[in-house]
Amino acid sequence: MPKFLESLPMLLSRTLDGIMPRYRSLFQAHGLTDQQWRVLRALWEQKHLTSAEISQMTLLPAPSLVGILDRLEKKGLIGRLRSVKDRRHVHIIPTQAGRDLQAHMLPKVEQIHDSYMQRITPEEWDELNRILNKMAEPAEQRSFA
Amino acid sequence: MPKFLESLPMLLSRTLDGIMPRYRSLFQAHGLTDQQWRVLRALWEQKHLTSAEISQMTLLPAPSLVGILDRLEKKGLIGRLRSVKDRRHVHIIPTQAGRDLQAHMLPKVEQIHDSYMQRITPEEWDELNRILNKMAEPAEQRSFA
DNA sequence: GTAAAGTAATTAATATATTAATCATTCATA
DNA sequence: TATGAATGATTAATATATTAATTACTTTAC
Repeated sequence: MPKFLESLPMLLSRTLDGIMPRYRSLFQAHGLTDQQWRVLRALWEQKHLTSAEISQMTLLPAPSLVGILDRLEKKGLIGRLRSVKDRRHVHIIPTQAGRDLQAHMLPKVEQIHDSYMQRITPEEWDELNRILNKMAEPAEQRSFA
Repeated sequence: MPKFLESLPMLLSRTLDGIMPRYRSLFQAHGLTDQQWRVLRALWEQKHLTSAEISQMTLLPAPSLVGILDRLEKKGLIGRLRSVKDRRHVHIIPTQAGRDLQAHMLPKVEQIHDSYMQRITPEEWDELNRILNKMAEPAEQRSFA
């Protein structure tokens, strides 16, 4: 077992590869990709978000988002609305069909998530978050113990 | 802060997004993508690996690997060798240039990795591995406590 | 008020991911 | 030993990632 497989990037990639298929088969059953679901999910509690806000929340790069939004729009799940106050901004709004799909899928997505949470204790979940956040933290902002 | 951002997939994606840029700027300085480096890295201790073996080690999907290997070959960093014993297999072999690049880059890659390891204790690293491996474990093979 | 600097979304070009299908080769078995 | 199942690499079609450039619009400084 070479050290390569034990590196931080490989550990994280392996974990993602391990958990995503269960989510993905649900998404596929509703004709969505991972990324398309992420956008719908981000719009869950919101009336509207700008493209930039969605990009920041979902971690989807802005150029990718253009196509993702195109396809969600074509499916009738979202609408684009050019802002009147600042015509550079585009507000993304879920349609009724989009909201219906969210409402239908969210419980199932949470069910999958819960099934993963049951594999560990709440304390382990906190630990996981604490450790990974230390890793992702930008170097400059890190405290020097 | 919506719950969405606190989900397991988003936690992992956020962490990867946080750590990869430092690696990536090194890769870019040598004209490589993340995936191309992964392949070279996998070949580090090996004389040769088949395409399928590389796919399994690196988690790179076999169809993607075809193009990645094409480009590494074009750069003169690897060679393809059809197996004589079983002509379905293709052995991937690093060229001398490939080995030189590996030797040059590996210390720098390890340096970045070490800098991340210094953010946590060895015990936290073990914890992280233990917890994430429980997540990635296939459902069938899981023990029932 | 206008030119320069800045910003949000998009386009362009190339690389990779995902799923299904194909192609060549090998294996298994009647 | 011919034939169908299995296997490894590849191709095909579509979706996304990455970086740089562009476009439309706003703001700032003069």
